[in-house]
Amino acid sequence: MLKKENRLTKRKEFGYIYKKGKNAYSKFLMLVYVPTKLKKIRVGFSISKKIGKAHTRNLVKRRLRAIIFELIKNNKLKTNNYIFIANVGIDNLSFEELKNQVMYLITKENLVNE
RNA sequence: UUAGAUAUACUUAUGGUUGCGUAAAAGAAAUUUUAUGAGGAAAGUCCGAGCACCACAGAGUAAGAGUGACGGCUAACGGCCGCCGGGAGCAAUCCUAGGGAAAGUGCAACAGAGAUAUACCGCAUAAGUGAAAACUUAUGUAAGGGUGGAAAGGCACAGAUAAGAGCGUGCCAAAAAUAUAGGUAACUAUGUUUUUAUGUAAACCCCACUCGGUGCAAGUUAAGGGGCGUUAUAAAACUACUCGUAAGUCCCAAUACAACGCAUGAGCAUAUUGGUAACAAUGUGCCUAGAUAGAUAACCAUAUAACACAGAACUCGGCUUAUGUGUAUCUAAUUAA
RNA sequence: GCAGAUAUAGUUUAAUGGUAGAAUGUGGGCUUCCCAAGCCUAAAAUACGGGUUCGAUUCCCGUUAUCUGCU
Repeated sequence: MLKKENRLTKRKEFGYIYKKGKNAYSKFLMLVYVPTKLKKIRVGFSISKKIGKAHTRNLVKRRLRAIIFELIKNNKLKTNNYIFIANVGIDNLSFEELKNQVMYLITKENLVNE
């Protein structure tokens, strides 16, 4: 799982990234990212009430975090600020399908460390 | 066996790899170690409390809102337990906002002669017209007809009568009063007397009882402190000192998207006693989430029904709704012995 | 988290407890050489589940969905 220093917490930071960031889309996910001066990767997740009740939203968030954690651990992500935004229908995906969605977005934008 | 009713229990455990929140300890620090970490509904926010602020000397009335058989339980309740009445079901059992319609007002479509009193057809008498059949008018009549959710208690009988009717008699039903018996009480059973009054109060209303308002996004803590010494200046004043304001500079403490509120409580577990029960009393033991883009995960193995519904956000007591599996007891029907 | 409002044809909206009404859209027909406009006509709804009442869109209770406000 992600530690606190790898998470985006403040509302200002989210607003900054939404304004300045580049966007990438897949069917169930949207990625916004922006380069940082810090040497840490920081990630935020936005999952709205449209997706489901509290329980399902938590489940989606946890799975996304687990995926991102593995990537960070293996040093595969470039150091940027990321926000992942979930679309309707994401609650029906399994863990593997979610992982494919994330990898598709990252490879599309050339954010993978060689 | 099938269909149904009620009550109740659990709703994960162990191990491996990689990880998260909180607390404590160690360390100069990075960090490490240990402990601990969502529910039966955490949900809906429908009731009731604590707690905080606002209003108020204190209390009451009006308005408004809610509740409504009786007895008990509870901190309190619109909740729970017991019991009574009413309703549903073959039954087990379940449901029940269950005071007042004889204080007043409103409403009751369509149908029907007539809707809270009524004479359309019918029955009878009298008068008139007519050769007669019959018709018209007046009076009496609720037995018969059809309508409706409801037609003024119901059924039977004979008599009285011009024709008829609770007008009378017998049986039955309901309401009120009263007596006896049972029950703490609501009420029940039986007898006597009187009465037969449409329904609707989840329409207005009357009676009794309860309620000040807002919700932790409540609310509390502040927008600096100190030193240096230079310059300028409103006002005042004869002038000066002093004080204040603005600018400069240094140090400290912060920076609200923060901290507190915020986790020992009408607490949990267990045993005994009292009570039909809800529940209460006493003894013993325990301390058990506290986040703020918001912690329980990812991948596996074994057992298992645990693969369902579903994530604490100030805290409790209920109610309602969603949902997986098991157990016990009871009822009805069918089949077999 | 707390507080509040609403739900009626595909869409926008009416209806005092008594046969759910309009507009617009949709389908069919007429008109036209064809289309549009116009005329005629048909289908189509009280969010869901209970209760009160002779009778409920309306009154009461619960559920669901949508919307709004409060750092």
